[in-house]
Amino acid sequence: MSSELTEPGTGPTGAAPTLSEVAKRAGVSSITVSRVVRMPDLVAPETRARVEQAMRDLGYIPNLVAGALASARTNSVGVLVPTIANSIFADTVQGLSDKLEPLGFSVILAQSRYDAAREDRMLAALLSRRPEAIIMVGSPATEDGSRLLRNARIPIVETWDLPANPIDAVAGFDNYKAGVAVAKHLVAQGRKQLAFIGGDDPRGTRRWFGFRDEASASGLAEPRRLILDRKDSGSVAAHARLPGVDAVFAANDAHAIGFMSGLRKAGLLRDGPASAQPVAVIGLGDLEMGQLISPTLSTISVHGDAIGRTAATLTLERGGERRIDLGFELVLRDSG
Amino acid sequence: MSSELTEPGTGPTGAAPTLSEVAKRAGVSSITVSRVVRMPDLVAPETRARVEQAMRDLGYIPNLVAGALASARTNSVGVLVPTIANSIFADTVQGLSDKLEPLGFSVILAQSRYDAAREDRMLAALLSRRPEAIIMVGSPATEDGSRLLRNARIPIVETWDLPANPIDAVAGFDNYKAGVAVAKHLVAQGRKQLAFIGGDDPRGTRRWFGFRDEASASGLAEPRRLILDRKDSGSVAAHARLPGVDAVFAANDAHAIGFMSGLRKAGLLRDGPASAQPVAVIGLGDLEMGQLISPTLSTISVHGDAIGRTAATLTLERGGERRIDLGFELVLRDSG
DNA sequence: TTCTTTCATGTTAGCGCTAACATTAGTCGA
DNA sequence: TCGACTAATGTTAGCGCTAACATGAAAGAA
Repeated sequence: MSSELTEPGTGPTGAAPTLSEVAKRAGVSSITVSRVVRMPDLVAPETRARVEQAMRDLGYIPNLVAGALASARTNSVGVLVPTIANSIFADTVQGLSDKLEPLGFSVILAQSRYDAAREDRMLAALLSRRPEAIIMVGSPATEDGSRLLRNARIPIVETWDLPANPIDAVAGFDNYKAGVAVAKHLVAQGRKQLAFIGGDDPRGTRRWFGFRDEASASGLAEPRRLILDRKDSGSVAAHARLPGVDAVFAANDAHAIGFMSGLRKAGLLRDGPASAQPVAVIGLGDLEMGQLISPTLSTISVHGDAIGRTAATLTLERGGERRIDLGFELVLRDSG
Repeated sequence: MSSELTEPGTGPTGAAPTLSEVAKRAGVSSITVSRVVRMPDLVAPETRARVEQAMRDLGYIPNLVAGALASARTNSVGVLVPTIANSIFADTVQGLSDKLEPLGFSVILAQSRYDAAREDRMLAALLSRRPEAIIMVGSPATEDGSRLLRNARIPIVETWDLPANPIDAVAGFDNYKAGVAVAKHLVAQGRKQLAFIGGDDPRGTRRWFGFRDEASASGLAEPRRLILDRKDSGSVAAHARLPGVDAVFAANDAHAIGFMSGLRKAGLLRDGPASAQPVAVIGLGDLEMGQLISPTLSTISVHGDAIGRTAATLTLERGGERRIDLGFELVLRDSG
């Protein structure tokens, strides 16, 4: 034996080296190599050193695919989000990764693009990789998807909402109450003509219901609801379609900022405090950006990363409380 | 004692059903079931129907872990990004997923958090899952990481930059030239005191070099460089640390908008066109938000999703051009 | 008819690893 | 002194699936 690099059968020559090749080189059985990788304390120091040297010599990288099949543990978690680009769900993915990766779990990421059929497909695709848990934003859109998850017999965490009949665990907040809180605030501010802009996904719709119900309960006319296409920063033009409105709840901050941009063009934005705004605007999400624009954006603050970290925890512990309400906070700044 | 396994037609009783259980129920051999799953055309229609019924009855979900071990194909791609939250890399992940998921590939996501040691660990973790390719933002920070990838013998795509000696394939743009373009523009506008704000990651640094070199070549004093912590929207306070500066290039739009927010507080922001701005600001990334604020943000536009889709393509095709420059575009609006 | 081809299905032998159970020395208390 | 234990390592038998080859029946081709 000579140098550490590029030996026959080593380096970038042929196929990746296997456990038993390392074992042969170190003069031990393969199970010993396996132990060095997974439970080094069980191996005598000298043997361990020999094996570690052999692994280095060969550039051995354990094959977790084989390990997973043999041990029935994949050390992976499936994550399903509607979309990751330009969305607050990225915070949730970040949060759960930060918790899971140091523990040796890998994140398998899939996107549904708010499409029920694709969601079902991605769910099946995820399950076929035998993850040890699934974390998803919201709940399955179809009964099929729901059954798939129920039958999977692994922890399932639904996030960003508090479904009445969760499959297993939940980490989210009450979207209905968020809508109520915004309406309450706007009513207290003396606003009369409310409107809601946002998508028609389940969570947005729940916000709308809370918003509408509270407005009606306060004796106001039923608010208008403008359903925007995702990625429709056409929220810029939304104002034109909402004549007479003096307060708007946008289902997310991006829409809120887009709407404010439309207001600015119409000369309906002041640099002063909320009371000076002809049209109050409240967002949801508390993007950092909201504090940087003028007027600063009032919003429902939600901790996307905390949702992710909590979901990760629920994934790891089977016992304990399985329904965690992380709440939200109405953060009042200058826009409304 | 007796059969502890899933009763025919029963719900989720025991362990997940296997290929051979489906085969038994359909009265065929397991390879036939395997064919129904993977190459249905090779199976006679009646047999296929019988097998499909059995799969439905048992709620069979193929085990891709076992399949991957047997076929030496995992149908997965490892993706390494510095961070996914609140970043334009999410666009890239979205782009590559959109291309890869319909083809049956899963995305295994890992984050380095701009930490070289963590990057190496995540690279090893990814490789141990035997992905069929790796797509990463930037290049490995260490020689170890680089060697790991070189020895992996799978397509490696480095993105968001155009490294001189790529490991394999590249999909990105020239960060140096982006800095040059911004400096050129500011000089042409008659700006004299330039400054650069941003992080000190490799790509940001390359932008800085281009910016600095071009400014010097134009006879200006060497620009100031302010290195900000990530997530430091302290860019708001950056202006105080840059007295006398009349033009700023921010390494990303978020910093640019934060900086503008600081300018606003200092009364140095006008609603008029670039020529009216006491301090010009140019960002990079072209976040949608940049068009919504006032003044609208001038920026270097980069197509993060196109980078992702291109990287996915490079992953699938081994032949052809392996170095794709997706370029950038200086988009001039009102901020500078 | 007899040979060849095609189609549909089956048999066999692993993929690279680990669980579960040996096995072999060495240690130790009474 | 001896069984009882511990520490270190090994043996065996798969995990659930697929590649590669084998088989048998039906349908032409000659």
